Amino acid sequence: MAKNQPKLEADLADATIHIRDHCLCLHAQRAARALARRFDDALRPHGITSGQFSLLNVLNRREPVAMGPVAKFLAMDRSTLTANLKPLERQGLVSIEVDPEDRRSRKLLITTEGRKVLRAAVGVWKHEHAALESEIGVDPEPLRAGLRAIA
Amino acid sequence: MAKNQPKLEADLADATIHIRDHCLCLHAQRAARALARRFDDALRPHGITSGQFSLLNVLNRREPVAMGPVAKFLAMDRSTLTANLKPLERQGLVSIEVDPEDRRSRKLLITTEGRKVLRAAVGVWKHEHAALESEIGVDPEPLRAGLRAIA
DNA sequence: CGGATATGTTTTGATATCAATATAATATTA
DNA sequence: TAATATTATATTGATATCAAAACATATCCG
Repeated sequence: MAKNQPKLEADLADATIHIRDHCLCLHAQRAARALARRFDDALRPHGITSGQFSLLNVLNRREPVAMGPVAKFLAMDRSTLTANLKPLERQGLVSIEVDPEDRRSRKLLITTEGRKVLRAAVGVWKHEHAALESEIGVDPEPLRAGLRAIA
Repeated sequence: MAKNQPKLEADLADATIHIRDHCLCLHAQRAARALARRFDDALRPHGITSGQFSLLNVLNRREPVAMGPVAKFLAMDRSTLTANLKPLERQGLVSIEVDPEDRRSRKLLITTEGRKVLRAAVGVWKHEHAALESEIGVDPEPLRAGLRAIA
């Protein structure tokens, strides 16, 4: 009985080492944090974060979009999208309007000012993303494919 | 002059479509969110989140570790680690002690109770991670390699 | 020894994230 | 048409995330 505990501990130690090395959830969180920090830094001069850049980018369409599809595309909870829109609306980069066709729904639009910020930020993205791809030293395509398969 | 604006708009539209499809930061955030939700769900019966699981897992060592190396391993800001330890400490799963060798430093330790929760959670992880790898339908190795190269 | 510098952690304030719940409006159906 | 169900978003409360600044302790060097 008392002899059993050390064996369980050793098994657990083996498992945790395996998990540290192989857990895709852990590896994805680490990469996501590192990339967010990197692009946050690069975009800081333009007053937006990496997440806000992605959101502005998605909203840059001819026709306004509702929240549901945007949240789904970003693989994000709808309530998170609600929260994320607030600073952008406050800065005047997006506008949120009740859909007259269905008054439960909101139409999301990038503003002229938002497009101006986005245009400048795209320049930063191009530079930074090219640097990233060259730095990682692996073919980015299978990586993108894997990430797409997960989300 | 007036003719210039439509061209800029069209160029921006092309760029934003390219970014939606290719941005590794965006793809990583989406995958990270989807995986966190999935493992949060699976681990909920054990009272911990996916991030807390990863942290407990890292702390499951014979010798206590300082915060710096843990934050670095998790690719996370030190202040984020400080915040993440609080709920775990409150639940009695980890303990934080001043390092007598260097009183600026803290030693992090998983408790017996923490190890008990971890042991149960590892079972969930094995089941869920195997399901994930079979679902994504791509070789997980290049994906892991890419994520490792980023973080 | 003692001031300047470096290192390790915490605090603060802003944004991000989710689940659960609430609110509002549309759609269905009895 | 009225009650019920469904859909779309917002609110609340907890955790997560980071940068900047504050704090505490240690080290360096004059």
